[in-house]
Amino acid sequence: MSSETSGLYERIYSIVRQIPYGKVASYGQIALMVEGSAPRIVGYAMAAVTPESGVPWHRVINSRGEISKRFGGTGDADQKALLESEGITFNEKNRIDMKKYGWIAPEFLLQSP
DNA sequence: AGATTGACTGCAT
DNA sequence: CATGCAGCCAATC
Repeated sequence: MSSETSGLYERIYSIVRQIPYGKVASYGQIALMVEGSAPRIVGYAMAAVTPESGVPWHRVINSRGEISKRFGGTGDADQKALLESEGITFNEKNRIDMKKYGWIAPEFLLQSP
């Protein structure tokens, strides 16, 4: 990673940090809040995130309300455990009820270029 | 500089 | 509701 980012990652992390406890947001939702980004970029930013950044990446899931599986990783299991520890429940299909836990971002959080 | 990939999404089948 | 295809943009090879 370059010595200095274009700020895109920081913006994404900033949004993810706004997700309150017990709520979840989708990659596309975040991508819509960050101008100049795309669902792929959000996913890439989450892959590059580190525990030290203090970003609750486990609260970021795909539009289906399910945890995305990554390359040969077992992180998906940890993510599920973290979400359950926050009071979020999964249904039989291992999916989250977005109607109940879906995070609605306030307007003032939206970026206006 | 061009091609490939990736923790995705939405619509069509 | 599951599967397939196209669109999306940055990072990596």
